[in-house]
Amino acid sequence: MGRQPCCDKLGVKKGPWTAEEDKKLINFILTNGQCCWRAVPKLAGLRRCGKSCRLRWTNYLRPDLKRGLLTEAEEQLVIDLHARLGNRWSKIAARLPGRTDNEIKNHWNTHIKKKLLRMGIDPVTHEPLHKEDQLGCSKETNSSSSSHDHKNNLPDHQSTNDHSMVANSAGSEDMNSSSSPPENSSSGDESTLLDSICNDESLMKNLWVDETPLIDALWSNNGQVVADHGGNEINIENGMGLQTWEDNCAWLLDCQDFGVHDFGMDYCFNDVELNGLSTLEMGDKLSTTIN
DNA sequence: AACGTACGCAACCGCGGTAGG
DNA sequence: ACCTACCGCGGTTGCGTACGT
Repeated sequence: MGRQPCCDKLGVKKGPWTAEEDKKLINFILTNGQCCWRAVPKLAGLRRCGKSCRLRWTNYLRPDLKRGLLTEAEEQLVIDLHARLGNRWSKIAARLPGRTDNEIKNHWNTHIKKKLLRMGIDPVTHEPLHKEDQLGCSKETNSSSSSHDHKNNLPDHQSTNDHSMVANSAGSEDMNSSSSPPENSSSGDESTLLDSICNDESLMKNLWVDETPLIDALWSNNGQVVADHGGNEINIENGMGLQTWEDNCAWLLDCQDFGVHDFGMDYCFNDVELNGLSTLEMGDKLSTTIN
């Protein structure tokens, strides 16, 4: 009954990926596209489980990924989206082209959280910390704390100079929920929050109509869109003027350290390098190559 | 220079929803 | 209808490295 197990846990390698493994996985995906992750390890000659392969590809190897720190604009967008969506990292990531949920989650936990705390803003509720203190209902601000508790022990009273309310300035004042995120709210009034959010037509439209126009609108200005193997759209350049393919190509050049030309990526990217990394040309090139 | 601590990030774990058999 | 694997997601862990003493 049921399906075959995805992998026989025995003999499955764990831990950091080697360049050789990356090479195999990239080669396989570029050749065959993303299909059945269960079959990928076997077909690609990897001693990994499909889950691990998917993770490695989506979080690290995908050519449409941006590398490096989030820009100010991206960070602001993350804060705004987190105020609306809570810890729905995949939803947030869907609105930041070239960023993964894991990357955003990590950046949130290591940078943005602290930044907000320093500004006197509760990263969970996106409300001023002192407000909660006054109400005597101060929640554990680290309620969603990671295992690295020592990382989150910034003093709550720190720096109240900037009370510009990042989240609110990013447009959450049109939420009659007082910008409490729907997730991770330990106050127990989640249903009320949800109701208020659901009653906000414009917000709901923004949030749930496909992959909302929040970013799409930004992209649509200059955005070049091509299709990936699965027919999904990849944005070559977004409207925020953020780097994309130039950086990716730089990164991909680094791949040559382990022989990118050996496993077939050159057919995909070399022309672009030679053509001065024109993003428009890259879009054309990719769309034809991939299709 | 050596050591201890803090930090950042890649990867793993476990759960819930979905779908194949 | 039920069982079980697959998939995707959010939470957590652990390693490598930067930084401070």
